[in-house]
Amino acid sequence: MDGLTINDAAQTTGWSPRMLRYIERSGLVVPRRSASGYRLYGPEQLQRLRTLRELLRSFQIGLGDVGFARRLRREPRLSAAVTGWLEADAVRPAHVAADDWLSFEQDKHERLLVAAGRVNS
Amino acid sequence: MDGLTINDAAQTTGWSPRMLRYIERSGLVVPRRSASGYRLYGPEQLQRLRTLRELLRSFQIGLGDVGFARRLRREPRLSAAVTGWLEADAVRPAHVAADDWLSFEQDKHERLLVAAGRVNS
DNA sequence: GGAACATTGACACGCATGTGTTAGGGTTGG
DNA sequence: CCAACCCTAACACATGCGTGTCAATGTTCC
Repeated sequence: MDGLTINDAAQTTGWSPRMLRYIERSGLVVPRRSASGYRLYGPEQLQRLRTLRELLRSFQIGLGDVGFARRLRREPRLSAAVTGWLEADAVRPAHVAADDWLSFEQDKHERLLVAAGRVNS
Repeated sequence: MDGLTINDAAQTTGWSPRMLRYIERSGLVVPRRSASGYRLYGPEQLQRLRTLRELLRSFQIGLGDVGFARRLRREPRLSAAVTGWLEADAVRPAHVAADDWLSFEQDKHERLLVAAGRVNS
């Protein structure tokens, strides 16, 4: 009963029907289905779609970026590995001698990848 | 003096010289330059390049993803906006009545976007 | 000074993303 | 029952990413 069908949802959110299906396939906004398989968008989802539009526009990012951000929140090991890699940019700790820097870095990276539990060869 | 030139760096890191230039342009690993403009890769950078390779491979992500993760750490407003959007997926707080859920969500989104300080129309 | 390397810039190609459109076939509602 | 909607699948096209390669030119070093 309640829930807009795809064309109406498109109308009120500014997306095209085509894009609503695409966004659904990307997993970002997945509407429920009617008995006969029609997509039904509830009010929260309409709001989410509008906000998503604004998000992408105002930060010039893509759906893939939002998807990746979601992966980061859901996969702590991914998050830890990426964060660790990025932090290797940080300033060298004062208590680490210059000659030890490399092995320090190497160890840190190894710890991170091990912590990330890579199963691959 | 110390620092490998691009071909040697490529050799020991598993990247191609082409990709090292590409990675530099993406801002992820930027070597210093010799007086005459040659790229010089230091030990930390070589290590970072190896680790980057491992990172991309073991999590099936791309350079763009790592770049986006970096943006997330550097742009708190982006981070807040994305996080906020993703959290709208979370379970509805028990103290918020169902009828208020939409306006709650809407307010939250507005607060987040305002906090994100979008200058755009 | 010449072989072996570096630089930037460009052409190119395959694959993924974002988006429209069309085709063939169900569903709904007056 | 028929117009107006929905569904999936597919063709199509622009753009961007990852990557190789080639051209024109400068640098290093024996």
